[in-house]
Amino acid sequence: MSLPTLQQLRYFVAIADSGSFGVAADEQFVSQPALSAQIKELERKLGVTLFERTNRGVLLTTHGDEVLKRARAVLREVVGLVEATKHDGKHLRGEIGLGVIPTLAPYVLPDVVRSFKNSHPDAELRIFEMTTNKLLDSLRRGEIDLGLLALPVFSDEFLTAPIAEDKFLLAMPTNHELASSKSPLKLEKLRGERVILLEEGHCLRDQVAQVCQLAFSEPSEIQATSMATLSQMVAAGMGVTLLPECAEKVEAGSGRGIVTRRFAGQSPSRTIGLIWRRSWPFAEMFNDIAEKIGKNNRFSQNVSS
Amino acid sequence: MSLPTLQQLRYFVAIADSGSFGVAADEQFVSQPALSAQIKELERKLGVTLFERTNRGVLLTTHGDEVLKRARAVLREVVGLVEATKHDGKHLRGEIGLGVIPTLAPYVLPDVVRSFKNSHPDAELRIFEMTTNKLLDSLRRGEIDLGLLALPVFSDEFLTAPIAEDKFLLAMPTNHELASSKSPLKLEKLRGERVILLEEGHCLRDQVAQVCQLAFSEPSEIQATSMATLSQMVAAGMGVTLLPECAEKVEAGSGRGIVTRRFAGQSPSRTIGLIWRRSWPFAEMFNDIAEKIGKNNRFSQNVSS
DNA sequence: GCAGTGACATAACTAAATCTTATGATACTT
DNA sequence: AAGTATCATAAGATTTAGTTATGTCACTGC
Repeated sequence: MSLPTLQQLRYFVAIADSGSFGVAADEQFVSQPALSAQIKELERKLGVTLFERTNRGVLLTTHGDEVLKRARAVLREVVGLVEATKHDGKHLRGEIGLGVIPTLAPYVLPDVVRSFKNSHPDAELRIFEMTTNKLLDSLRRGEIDLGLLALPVFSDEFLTAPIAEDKFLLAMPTNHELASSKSPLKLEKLRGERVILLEEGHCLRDQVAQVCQLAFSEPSEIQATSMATLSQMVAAGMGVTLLPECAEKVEAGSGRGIVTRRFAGQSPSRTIGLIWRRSWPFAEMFNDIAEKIGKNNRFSQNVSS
Repeated sequence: MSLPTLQQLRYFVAIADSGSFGVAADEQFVSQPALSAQIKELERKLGVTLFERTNRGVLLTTHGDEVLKRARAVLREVVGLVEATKHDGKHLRGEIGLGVIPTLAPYVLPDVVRSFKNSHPDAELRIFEMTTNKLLDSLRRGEIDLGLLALPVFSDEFLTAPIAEDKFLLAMPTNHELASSKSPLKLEKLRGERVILLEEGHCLRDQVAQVCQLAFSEPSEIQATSMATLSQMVAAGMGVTLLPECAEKVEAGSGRGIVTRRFAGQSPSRTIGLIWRRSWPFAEMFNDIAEKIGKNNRFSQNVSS
């Protein structure tokens, strides 16, 4: 009746961590007024002001500081409770939150879900699509339990297991000069090509940009907000791009106006993998999942971690 | 998104403690289906069955056992958080839940609230009326912070402070044979009188019953569900009762068909007092409150603890 | 053995809490 | 001094939680 809600504590911690209502709202997938209201309510219940609001964000008050410590403790306990019950040592059960990055979700999810349901029939997958940064935050907060993303991730809060190497292919419009041959392409041939990238925030953008730098190709001014738009831009002749192999069937299928060509030798690629909180007991369970997904997957290649 | 809510944990603990959805629903002031739904949701999220439902109530499963321990830990943390912020060492602030027993609430609340607001202007009182047992449960769970009831309470989870002695008066219809005189009455005169009691669950019932036993008066078959009904029954000539002095003005005011008479010598009485969780820091704060209320009260008498 | 009782589940509906969009206020920035 | 970023407020929509009424099932007691 008079206790704060867990959600209020979650919101409070998110705001305290980010120093901003707006950023926290984004992380929590709600609007900023929703946070304003909940924090106001929390402050009313406790009778203290938790944040000092400025026009550059917020600062914790002395009380806020104390409450933050305790709120973290509460949330830790709750995550612990959930972690202790959502598995039996070998299999997951109950509601399992899976976060997937947007450049992977549309292409590998069907296979992943099938494989997952197969080995964990008592679990109920709940899938969220978000960029790597948000995914790690959500994971940290216990809002999701598992992430599917591009490795490596440098943080000792988490453990990871590689699933597969996802090679990059050159994707170009049908009438492109490099489209005539099907043979493996030397990376240097990229030089001078205008490569369209995804917008900021996608890890794939950074990976592709890095390859481009190696090959002295110039990234295009234009940015795409999703892989789907990106491939349509390529088809429209606005430039070329590096397409992950897992997306090839969907984005460069016949009749889409796009031709792909593999790279010769050590092809550029990204490593797809699973990630979970280190605090989760029974890491083998996840290694198992990663292995099974790798085996069951049509885009599966040899893993070279 | 995927965490249980505090309410679900509260409900779960309440059911586990009472061994019954129905009883817990009562304690939590919600209907039984509300609990069924929330527990079902909690079980779904966790993927485990928490209770073994029988037709004589419920038993905890192995998982339930584990979750119970952790849920208690979570709730303890939350209560700790709230306790740490809802005062500044000298004064209360924020939302303060006050539980009051029904035989006290209508008569002393105005004075108590005024006195309380006076000494704790930053606190926002939220008042709940409930019988002693429920009050203690609510207090234990941190749903309220303070209780106003009849002492003594035997439990070392709590601390108490007496406020005032509330003498019992004999209340009878105007035409009763004992109504002719106003002088103090010997307790023995009660012998043979038919005394109407409140229904089960009110501590006042037990206190009055005990006095009756001493005086060899016979409790009536009839039970009243509240003091208001009780005094109307008395006025209607269905019997007499022992009325707490604090209720005299309201229930036996002029024109209500009821006459009261004090008892001679050591009058039977109840001790009105405050109660709070022992874990609350700064007990002096509450002793202060008790003292101030005692002083400010029109029903105030000497306290004899 | 069969109505009666007590306990939890289910269903349909209602009430309340929460969130969203749109807009306002305020203090820096340029 | 206009522009921008940040949080607050308001009105309306949505979602969640709760209520009452009823169902199911296993014991209880004649």
